[in-house]
Amino acid sequence: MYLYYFEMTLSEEDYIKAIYHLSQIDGKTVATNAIAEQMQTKPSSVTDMVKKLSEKSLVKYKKYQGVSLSEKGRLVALSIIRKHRLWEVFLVDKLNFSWDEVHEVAEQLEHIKSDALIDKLDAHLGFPKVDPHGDPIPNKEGFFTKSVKKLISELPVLSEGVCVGVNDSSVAFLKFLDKNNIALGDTFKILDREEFDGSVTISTRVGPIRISEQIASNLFLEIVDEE
Amino acid sequence: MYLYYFEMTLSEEDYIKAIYHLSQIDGKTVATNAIAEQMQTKPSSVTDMVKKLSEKSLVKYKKYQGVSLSEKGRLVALSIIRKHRLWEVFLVDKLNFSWDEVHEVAEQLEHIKSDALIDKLDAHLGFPKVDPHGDPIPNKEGFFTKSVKKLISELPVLSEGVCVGVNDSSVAFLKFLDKNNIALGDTFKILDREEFDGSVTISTRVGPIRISEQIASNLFLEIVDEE
DNA sequence: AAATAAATTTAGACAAACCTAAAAAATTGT
DNA sequence: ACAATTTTTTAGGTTTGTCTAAATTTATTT
Repeated sequence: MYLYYFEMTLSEEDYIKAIYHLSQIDGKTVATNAIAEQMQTKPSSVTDMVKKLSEKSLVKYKKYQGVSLSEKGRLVALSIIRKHRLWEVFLVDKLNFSWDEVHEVAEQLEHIKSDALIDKLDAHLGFPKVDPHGDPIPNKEGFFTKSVKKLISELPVLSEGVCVGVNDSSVAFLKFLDKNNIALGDTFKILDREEFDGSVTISTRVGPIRISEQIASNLFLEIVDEE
Repeated sequence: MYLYYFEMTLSEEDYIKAIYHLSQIDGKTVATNAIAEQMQTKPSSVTDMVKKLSEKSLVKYKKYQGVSLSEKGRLVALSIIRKHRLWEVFLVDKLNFSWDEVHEVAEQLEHIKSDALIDKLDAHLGFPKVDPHGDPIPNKEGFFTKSVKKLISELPVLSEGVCVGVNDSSVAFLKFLDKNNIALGDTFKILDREEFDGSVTISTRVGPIRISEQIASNLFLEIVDEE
């Protein structure tokens, strides 16, 4: 991801990131109104900024036709996302934040400008491939392994993935997980599914265990498929 | 250091910090021109900002009479300095930056707003008392141990302190230090000084050694005196 | 104690990023 | 197809932090 050798304001970076995320939802161009909502601002402000980004060749824009990122803009977006997700790993792994507390702070840290910092942070964290929410971390060149986050109940037998989240964060559920040696970050393989009641056998650190359909539909696995 | 419950812009924080540092140099009020030079801006811009800070009760200001920080402003300054220095420790201790590379990045990181972040960073670093340059880190309440950085050649016998810097960073000198088991971060005590040639005996990890006046005048110790 | 020099402030402007209100283009419903 | 609705853009204004140039105050010299 070739570092962008031109100055970008905080606001410009936020717009680029918003446009990237919105264009992931459905591949088409992104609507002015959609950006305005995402950015908590007014459509007229979006038009102003989009013109500016267009002049810098970061987006492709034709009046009334919506916006999309240029290749340059896409790389900028991925570089910001890389920083955001690396900082999230840092906050969770090193500073003991829980994975649902880190977003806001990472939103600030992602704007820190220093390539050396990000390289060293990446190394310090052991070159992680996904953030604490299971989202993939682009590498320096902007490549990342596509991955999908799915409930165990939705996955076929023999799928394998890292446990990255829960649907139900009640104390009772979390206690159940703890008792059964299931923790975020563990790798599980789906060994068998009982068609009768939807219960599933998965491998864990302490050997295979059987979980009910109810449990399986509350646990997210992160499935990485190399591209 | 009670977190300031009012919004501060990046620029306001930079001015407060600049005024703090300048008022450390000589205790009087700080001149507009001095701030302008420090901030790389024009005196007229300083006047504007100082008026704004005065309205927020962060500085005491009378036209043509210079500025000084209010107690509130002093606490804001110390909170920024605390953040700056903690990040510097992080960069050196955890990310293996060398102590002369960290300032710029820390200038950015010091503006990240999250009390939880700083508390956890402080804990993660083991509650350091000084930064990699030997400058003291204020605690949450804005207290810090006053400390002075002095050359070994300037210190009386029986002084004790942490080695925090060198005057001469030539390869030859750094090799000499390495060979003699002297490293940044080590604690030394001055055991004796030879009046004849100014050579000094200091305690090291591997026992007492004798160093010449030339060496003694190139090594900074950080002397902490509790207040 | 003037005259000169230096420091500081005021006045008026500008760019960035936002706003409101009105106009223009695109989309939708019948 | 065309009227109504929605989306988007334009026009003009605001705030923050900066600037230049001119005016004012303070400091220094002689």
